[in-house]
Amino acid sequence: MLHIVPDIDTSETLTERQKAVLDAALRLLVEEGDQLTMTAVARRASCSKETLYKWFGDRDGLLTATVQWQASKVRVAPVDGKGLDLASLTASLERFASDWLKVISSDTSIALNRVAVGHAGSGKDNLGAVVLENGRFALARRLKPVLEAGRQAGLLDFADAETAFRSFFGLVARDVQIRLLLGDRLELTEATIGGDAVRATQQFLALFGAKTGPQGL
Amino acid sequence: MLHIVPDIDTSETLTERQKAVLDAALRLLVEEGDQLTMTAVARRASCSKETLYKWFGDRDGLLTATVQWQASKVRVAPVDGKGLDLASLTASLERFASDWLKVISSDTSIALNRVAVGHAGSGKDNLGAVVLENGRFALARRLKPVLEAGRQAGLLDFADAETAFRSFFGLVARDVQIRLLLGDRLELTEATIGGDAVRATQQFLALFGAKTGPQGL
DNA sequence: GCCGAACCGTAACGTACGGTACGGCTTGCC
DNA sequence: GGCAAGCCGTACCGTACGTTACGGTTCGGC
Repeated sequence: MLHIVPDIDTSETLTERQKAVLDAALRLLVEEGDQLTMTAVARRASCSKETLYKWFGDRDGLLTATVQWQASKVRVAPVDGKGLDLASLTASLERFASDWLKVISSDTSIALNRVAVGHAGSGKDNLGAVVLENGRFALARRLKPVLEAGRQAGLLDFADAETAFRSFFGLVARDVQIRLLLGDRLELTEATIGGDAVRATQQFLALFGAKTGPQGL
Repeated sequence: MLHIVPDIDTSETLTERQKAVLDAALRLLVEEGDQLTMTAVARRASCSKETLYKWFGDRDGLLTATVQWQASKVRVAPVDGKGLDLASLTASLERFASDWLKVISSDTSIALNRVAVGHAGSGKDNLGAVVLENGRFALARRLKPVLEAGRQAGLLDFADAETAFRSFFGLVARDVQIRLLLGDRLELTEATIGGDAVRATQQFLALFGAKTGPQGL
């Protein structure tokens, strides 16, 4: 189990120039995979290697900063659980599903997950933890209040929000992420994602929708 | 899309000595992650680097051979779809779910997927394709006949076996694989896996079980 | 205008590792 | 026994890359 909540405000302590350097590193990571070399980053960012080392310590520090920098950018506005009816709950779930599919199928996410997976093998740093915390666990934190609200409103029926969330996660992601990480060319168009989001939501509601009407009346 | 069926019979063309060398490489891969160096493999296997290069060409060749060697070992006996009733279908699905969870949570699978994911980034070889082909796609090939048989017997109701399979896959795996690959310490005991297999199977049947009795009577 | 800090560009250093070469040992064949 | 093939162990080579060092330039403060 890892439930570390890393510094959220890394974006605060970075100068504009540093952000620009990290953006360059990010682009390079997406383009070239893990062969990201310090020289390449320096050249791409038009900065000196000396500066990279001064700012980020070493290569792993740069990688970590890059991942956290990206993580700080993808934070999505949470959905409010007020005035919940079946239609709005459905819409929220579809929105979450759609957003999540877009995230995990993006070039950036794939590149970041690849490098994090690679580093998790040689447990030098906790890149994997950072990615997990800002990906799967962040999603759970945002979605669970919605699920709880759905239960309060008598629309959903489950014993444990975590378990319900994991089933939703599975129904949405299915084999998409592992296939993409392993290099499968999976074309996820806007339409495909929309359809999958609707399907996953319907399946989730079929499994966890309250059998009775609202409030068990 | 990748639907390459690589040589199945790699195990045939390998001498016992070569299998022993690949086993050594496999153990090293599990223990040390991707820093698997040629020198380390040679030392562990008590063979010379010259021999490694003669047999496997280069480092990527060794890696590919190792992955294929492992893949050739995990091939599981397919379930026959004869005399299918709800009980035996349920048992088959639970068996598939349990087997799959055991596979993806094994040290070997995690190590192999990590190196394959890493290599998929720098698309030099098709390790990712090999892993996918012997993992997720092999599972689909073995499970789909069962699903089709279930449909023929009037126990299941779905339009597309591929879609049904992917939902089953999602319900079984959920977030397990990505969490493990990213280094999350997820304790999957025998009991946990068994419970998850039952749960996933029940959920799948709830979604795809035929509403009417057998044969639509 | 002067000074120091920060930073750019580049050169240099050290090492790890993929790949190659070679001497010596075993083994099977004549 | 002689010989060739296959293989082990080790030394060696070349390169890529992380890391450090340094001269030159810009810029804010005085």
